[in-house]
Amino acid sequence: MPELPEVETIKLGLSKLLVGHTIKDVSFDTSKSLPNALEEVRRFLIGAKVLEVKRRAKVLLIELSSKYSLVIHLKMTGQLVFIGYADEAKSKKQKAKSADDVHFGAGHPNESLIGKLPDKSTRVVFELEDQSVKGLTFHKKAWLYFNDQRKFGWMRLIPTAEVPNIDFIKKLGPEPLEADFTVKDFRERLLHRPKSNIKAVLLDQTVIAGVGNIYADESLWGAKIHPTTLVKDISTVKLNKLYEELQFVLKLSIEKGGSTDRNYVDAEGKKGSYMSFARVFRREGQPCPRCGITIIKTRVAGPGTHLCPNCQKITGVKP
DNA sequence: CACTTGACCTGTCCGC
DNA sequence: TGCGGACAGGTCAAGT
Repeated sequence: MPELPEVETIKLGLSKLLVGHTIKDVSFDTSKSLPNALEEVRRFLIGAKVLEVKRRAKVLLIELSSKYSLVIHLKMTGQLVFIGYADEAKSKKQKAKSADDVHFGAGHPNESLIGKLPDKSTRVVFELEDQSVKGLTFHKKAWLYFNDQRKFGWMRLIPTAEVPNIDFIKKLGPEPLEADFTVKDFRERLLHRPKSNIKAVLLDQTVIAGVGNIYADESLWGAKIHPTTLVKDISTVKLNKLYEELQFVLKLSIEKGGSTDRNYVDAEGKKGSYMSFARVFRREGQPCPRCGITIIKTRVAGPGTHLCPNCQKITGVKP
């Protein structure tokens, strides 16, 4: 499930790979995947050049020369995978492979498959061309796949100037890794919801943007806070610690290319390695790396929640 | 207001 | 081996 570090990793990848490409064509499985009118897609998507790739919370923003942006939420199982060829020779070599070898990260099948789906989870295929390299007798071709097994993800073509006014974007809280987001801001935002449990508040995108189940559990373990503790019952010292721990796990995960819990991959189709650094997430039954007591899994605010029952004690009042 | 539940989907895993 | 059900959890809407 792509959270802030996973979406950031994809953003970094697409910034290198995708920017500068022109979108030559697009195909999608159902209108649900790209619900804009076809007329709009033809005018503002096809023929447009990718200028920049940005991230806000768990949302990717691909800014186009048509002054439209592709706004993409990957939700639980979404992937954005870029496949490109460095030159024509390599392209020919790849084409020689049998169709059975075709899968993400292993090169694109061949042009004749464009418009068909290279994977049953593929919802949208972008056909790309890089015309920026002068003096070549051919243009570099590439493809961008939007895959989404569970179809919860979405993609919209929206005028770039309108993006900040999208309801979902407008309601988002601050970015936890922005330089101007201080520990004081963090405490104040959390304390807007004094009677809620801390895990639910961390997951609330209108309080802090970008945190999901993995990094909520990991940061609460780091700060030794039980996930059901009410925000008003957490001491300032512990809230300060939580701020540090949240930034620590988010930054560490970006460094490790994100967490591949199930099917997350980056823009090149590669898995992230944060899961091997995780202290509690998906480690129920294993010893806590701090005290050795067995980590348990329970349910808080909906999702599965992992914690150390020894390090993260339930407290009713501020210590 | 705080919280829970259900809906949206499909692939995987577990117990029988 | 097959089969039903639980589970994965981001977000929104509706209900308690």
